[in-house]
Amino acid sequence: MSSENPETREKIMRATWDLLERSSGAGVRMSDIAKAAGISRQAVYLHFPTRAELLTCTARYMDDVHKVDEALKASRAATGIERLDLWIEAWGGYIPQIHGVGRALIAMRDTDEAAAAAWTDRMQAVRHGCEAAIRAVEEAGRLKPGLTPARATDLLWALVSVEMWEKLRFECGWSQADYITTLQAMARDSLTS
Amino acid sequence: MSSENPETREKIMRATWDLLERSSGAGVRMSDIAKAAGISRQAVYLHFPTRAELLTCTARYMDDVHKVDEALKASRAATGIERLDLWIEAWGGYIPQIHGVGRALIAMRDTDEAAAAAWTDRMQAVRHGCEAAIRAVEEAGRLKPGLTPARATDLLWALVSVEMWEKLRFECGWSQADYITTLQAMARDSLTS
DNA sequence: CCTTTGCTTGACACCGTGTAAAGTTGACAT
DNA sequence: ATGTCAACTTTACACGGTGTCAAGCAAAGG
Repeated sequence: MSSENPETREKIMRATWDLLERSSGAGVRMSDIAKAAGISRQAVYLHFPTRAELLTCTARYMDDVHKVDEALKASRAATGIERLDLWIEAWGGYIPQIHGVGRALIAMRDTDEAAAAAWTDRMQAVRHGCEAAIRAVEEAGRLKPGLTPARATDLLWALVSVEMWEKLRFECGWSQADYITTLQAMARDSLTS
Repeated sequence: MSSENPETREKIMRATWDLLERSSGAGVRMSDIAKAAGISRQAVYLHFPTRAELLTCTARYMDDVHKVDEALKASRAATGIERLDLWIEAWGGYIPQIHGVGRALIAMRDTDEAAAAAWTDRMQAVRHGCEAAIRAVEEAGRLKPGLTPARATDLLWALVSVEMWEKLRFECGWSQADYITTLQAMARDSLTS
């Protein structure tokens, strides 16, 4: 497994990315990915032992390509309520990009232990972002009375979840811009004073 | 198909309900349900042509048993912000009961058209409840400035979604009581003035 | 006693994931 | 030119879950 062509590996992840994006994460089989990558189905298994592994590697690959760390840097520099706004804007702006892969991982959670772990792990990272944003609000003395930082973090985290984004974006038909501004307002109203 | 024993039919739905509740909606197969109902797997198919059909019938059956209409009556009688509170309490209190079946239907959405339609339909009913609650707030002149009724309905609907409940209840470890009171507060803060 | 009803039994098709093994192709080494 | 190795292909198959099909069987009711 340590001797495959890295270019092929990347081709596979590109194809996975592509297909999942187009299909919003549903109905993409290993054979579809193989076909899109221009290789045999088995070759995919030479590079990725399972579907879950392929999805998580693709997710990491996307993080690299998108340079997530840099994208989130702006929010980290801010303080107080502004930091909350910027965090929602940054993460909320990233959701559409990872949505396909995320959806696929979410769908696998019930049946696949590894997929569940991978997604939980990623969402834990998002939670840390929420935690930091809430801390900034608290340090500015603007955390809503009656809310503990932990509880506020929970709420913010649930608010900016992929599931919520899907609902508002697709089922309610909101634009991405609407999503961002409305969620910012909601977070401000319900988490800060 | 019109000639089966209605008692068996009910036994199947009871078993489905039971298993889905216990497993939180994941990993329940047709054969498990049959075994739990004390009949053969094929007999299940004599009563319900597909898994999706079984799930939706079970959901309806649960509504009947729980007398949902009556449970939601209290909220319908109220006005203004109180109605919003009561609606969240009523629906939020019902989520735990239908959670298992809901989760199973949600999981099938990606692959099964019928399951998707059934769940969408049920959620549409919830949406009407949200719409009515928002209208009550608006009629009391307490709808948050800058928010249209439609947008407020979208937000409330997303807020009281099963997915949100799952996240807060299980992933964040909230109690049911915490869920209700915190969501009421959040709705009040972000949707009303 | 014979039919109908409601269920059982057992076999099988289909689909998607994952495994296994033998075959092909091209690069590079001697 | 020959041999070897790495990367990939081809073919076949196991497995689990849903759904189908057909034959059988037991009990109730004319």
